[in-house]
Amino acid sequence: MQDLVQTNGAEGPLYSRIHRELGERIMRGSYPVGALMPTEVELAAEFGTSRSTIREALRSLTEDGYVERRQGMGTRVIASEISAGYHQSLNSIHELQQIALDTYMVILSDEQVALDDALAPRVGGKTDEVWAKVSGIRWTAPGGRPICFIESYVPGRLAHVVPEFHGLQGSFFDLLERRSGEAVREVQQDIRAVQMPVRISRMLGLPDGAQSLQLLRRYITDRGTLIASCNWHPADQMTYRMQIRRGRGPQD
Amino acid sequence: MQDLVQTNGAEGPLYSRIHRELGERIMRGSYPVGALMPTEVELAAEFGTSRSTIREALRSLTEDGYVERRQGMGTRVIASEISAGYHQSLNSIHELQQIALDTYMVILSDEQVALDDALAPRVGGKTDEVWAKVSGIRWTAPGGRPICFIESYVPGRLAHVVPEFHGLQGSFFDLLERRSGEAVREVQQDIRAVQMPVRISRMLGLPDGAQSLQLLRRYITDRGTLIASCNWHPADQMTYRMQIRRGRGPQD
DNA sequence: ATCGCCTTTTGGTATGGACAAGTCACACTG
DNA sequence: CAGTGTGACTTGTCCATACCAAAAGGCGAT
Repeated sequence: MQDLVQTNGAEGPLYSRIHRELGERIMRGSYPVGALMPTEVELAAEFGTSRSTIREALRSLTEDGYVERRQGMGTRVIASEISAGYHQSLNSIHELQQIALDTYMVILSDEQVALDDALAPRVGGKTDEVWAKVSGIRWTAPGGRPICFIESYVPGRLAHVVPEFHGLQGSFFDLLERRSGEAVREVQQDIRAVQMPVRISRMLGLPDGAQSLQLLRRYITDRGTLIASCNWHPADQMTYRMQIRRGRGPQD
Repeated sequence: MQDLVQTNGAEGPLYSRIHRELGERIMRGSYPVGALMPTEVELAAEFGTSRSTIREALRSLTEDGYVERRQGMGTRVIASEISAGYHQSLNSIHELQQIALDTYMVILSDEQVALDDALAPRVGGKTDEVWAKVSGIRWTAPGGRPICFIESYVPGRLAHVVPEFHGLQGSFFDLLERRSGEAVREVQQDIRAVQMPVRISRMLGLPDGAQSLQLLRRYITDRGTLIASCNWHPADQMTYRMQIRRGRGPQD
């Protein structure tokens, strides 16, 4: 497979170059969605390599979500574009922005805090670093129903943007992305069932000890956390619904 | 290495048993967080196996988030309490299968029920239809810790497959997919914080009124629901973790 | 037609060896 | 002291081979 070395980037290990080549064939449609790929032995023969190397390449394709493998059956192509991996749940980062646009946030406080040992790993910082902390309540509309209580943490390098949060229409992370020039690579979200802290349940007009569904989101760029946001939703008013799709091709 | 075979579950491939054993050492603190694990060669010697097999086990530990590996440096322990039940990460259908493979399910009951008005929409059926209802508890391992209580509902057209659930290694939906020939198009998941029903909290050995994180999943094919599964996790033992990524191709 | 058995195909697991490529500690050199 | 190699060590990549286990397909008996 000298051709492979020439046409594709010659960089990287062999299994990685084969991984790229196979990924391109899938994207081009040479291996259509729904069809079986050549077997490991056939691919090993084609690329003039060992089965182990082919398996390593196929493993990468599996992790990408391109193919699905089953013993005795073969390797089936299940998606031809990786954007299908972007899909699940809140359907992409875009939907997060939409929630912010459709609702209304009132900021209650805005201060500087030093991270303690408990907070640091949750927001993605180090102990004793100073971050900006913004608290508030999100409403369905001005004068409407409260949706959740929010505490957001912004790292020191971006604290200068925080004053602009007041009166902002739209999402904080969107503003931070534009002001900082850092692009959000991924959002990590933790969902837990926790008792609502008393100070929060009172602010939302709920009884002490009310249960809540807590969402902790970290927006991550190449430079680390852009913003971490912790939302407490009253348990009886919140169901988090998400979908995981299996990529099927263009007709989806 | 006969000890491993005896003390741990003797089931599964060798690398998988070694994976479990090393995971337990990390949880017990035999390999403290921050320290380097023994090298691949040392482990291979200890377990009397080849380096490839050790590498496969270490790869699983990496995917679990227990360790971090770097060429030339070694394998470092970075977490000690991420067991399969505590953090669930769910970015693809494939990961759902993996959770089922890494854990262990005990079926407690198996009956036919008619759907009432409350249940029908939750499982994706119609009122008064007869479905099979399978209840059970998922464990980290035989004799390990309980992870969650499960109630699964299977539509009548697939009830004949239910007897095969007993003693099954792997996920129910995987089996149903194969037996029925219907492909899961998407999984819909609802996440809520609810009080655990008393009958369930008692079976898990928790006090009455314990809080839980409830996951309701529906596996949907072209012919409707393949299986609906409702999982109650003890609130203090469960964080649901997920990531929303910006897509990337195989070119990395 | 349906069931059960056998064979073939295919991915999964395991071995053992070889060399490449990072990382680190340490001695050496300017 | 600062920088530079050098060698030992560790994970990464790649190979050839062997056998196992699941799935599919063919075939014959019922």
